[in-house]
Amino acid sequence: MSEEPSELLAQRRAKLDRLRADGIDPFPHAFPGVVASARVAAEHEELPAGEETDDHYRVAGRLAARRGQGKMAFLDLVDRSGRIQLQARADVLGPERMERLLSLDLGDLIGVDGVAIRSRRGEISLRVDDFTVLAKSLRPPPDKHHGLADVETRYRQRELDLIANDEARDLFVLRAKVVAAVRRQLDADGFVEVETPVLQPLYGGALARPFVTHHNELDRDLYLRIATELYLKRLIVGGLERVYELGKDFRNEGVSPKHNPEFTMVEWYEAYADYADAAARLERLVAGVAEAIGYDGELDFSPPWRRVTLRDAILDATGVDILASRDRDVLAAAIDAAQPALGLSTDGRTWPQLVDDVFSKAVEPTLVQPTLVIDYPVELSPFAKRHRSGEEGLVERFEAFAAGMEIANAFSELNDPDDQRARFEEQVRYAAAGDDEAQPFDELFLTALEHGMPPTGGLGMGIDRLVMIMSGRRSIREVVLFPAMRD
RNA sequence: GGGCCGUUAGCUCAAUUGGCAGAGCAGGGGACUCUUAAUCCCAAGGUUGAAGGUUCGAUUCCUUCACGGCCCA
Repeated sequence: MSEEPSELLAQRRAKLDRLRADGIDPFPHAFPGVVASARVAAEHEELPAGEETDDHYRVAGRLAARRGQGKMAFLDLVDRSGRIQLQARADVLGPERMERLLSLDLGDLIGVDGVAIRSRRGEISLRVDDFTVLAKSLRPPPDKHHGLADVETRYRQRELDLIANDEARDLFVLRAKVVAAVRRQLDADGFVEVETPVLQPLYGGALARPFVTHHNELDRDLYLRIATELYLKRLIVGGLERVYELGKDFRNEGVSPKHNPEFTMVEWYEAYADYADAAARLERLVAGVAEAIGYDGELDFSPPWRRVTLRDAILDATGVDILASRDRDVLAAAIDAAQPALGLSTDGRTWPQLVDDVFSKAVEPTLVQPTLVIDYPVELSPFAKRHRSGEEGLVERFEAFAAGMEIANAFSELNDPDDQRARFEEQVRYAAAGDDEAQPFDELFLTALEHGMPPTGGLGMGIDRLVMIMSGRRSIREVVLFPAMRD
């Protein structure tokens, strides 16, 4: 951003110098007593056009537009709550301060003392009695009317997006409300919020490739966590009974409209519960979030959500019965025969990968309304407990989908340490066969399980995707303030 | 990794078959006491993403690269 138009910059610099020459601090330290500009309108809904009041307000924000240059002018001030029109009158301010106010640049931050009026054309405004320069802007802001449209600039310089586009401000306020609503409900349900290591000697709890970093003093590599699962379950072993963590996970994979290498996840674990309890809690939680933010879109989050087994979902969509094809080659042949139109390449894919492929391609995009897909094959689920039905090779697990996207993943948590050891050993075999997303063997976690973990229901939910769904955005980059970009 | 599309003034966008690179807003000068994409007059603003190539002449055609978007794997 160094090659700016020197003329535009020089003019703003000149105005900065002029302020200083006139003894005005262009960067004062504070401006106490500011109220949200939206309050002015909210408190004068009944004020007739053309009327003035004696109601004084102090507001502050960024100068966004200016109309008129003579003895009366109108300016727009933008703060977080919205936009308010300022009326500047030479007979109120005097010629000198009038000239100074009108010579400010769009983008300058100012504070204003004024009284509420409604203009003759009917807009609630503040008549400026006094104003203060709060920070001089030395660069031109985006277009006052078109805003900032360039996607790349919006992501790389989010501050400009927030300055220019009020939808961007609204979106990230909405995101904060989503996060707060999640915390509020889990807190109310008796969960303890905890913080576990981001830097981990061994990563785990999901099937993904990690970022690796290095601790100089300890002279050892550490991994950025891909999930919080294993640490949280050790806290369940420790007797905290209901725990959750909401924070960033990191996965070393490609970026896409649905993937950012760092993303926000909430995971919770509840002792003496199972995956059905997790499902009920998820339904209530998401419905509560939707209510808290005033969601009024196409999706119906009210419980209970539709439930379908993974087997039936795939069977209905493709005619392939994955549980009748537990052999890798048999399943590959069934997929090739049943769905040439899918264009799936089955070469070199393992059985669990094939199941995942066919589901992702044929089923997932169709899951628009909130849906719980239940009862997964054990091969896909190294931390889920075997199904109580006794059905061979099934675990108690569900994934939640909405808007064609996975938003949550939950199990009846595996607490039999011997079974868990066998699952780790299976993952090691997958890794040896070339699966670089396989789960590494975690002896310390096994030791914790050997001390005894109560039956536990656990769930992880992607916060970014939840915000996408709640806001109707189709790209994760829209809901992450500073998404990952190439240099 | 592959395919397609895009990159022009600070911002939003034009530019005919390959023929002097334009407008609005913003910025500068001026007029204006109810405007709200204010209006009016004047002047200014460009390494057309980068590097090569074809051509008398390239924003336009070709090649490579960078960044972004969408789709696919």
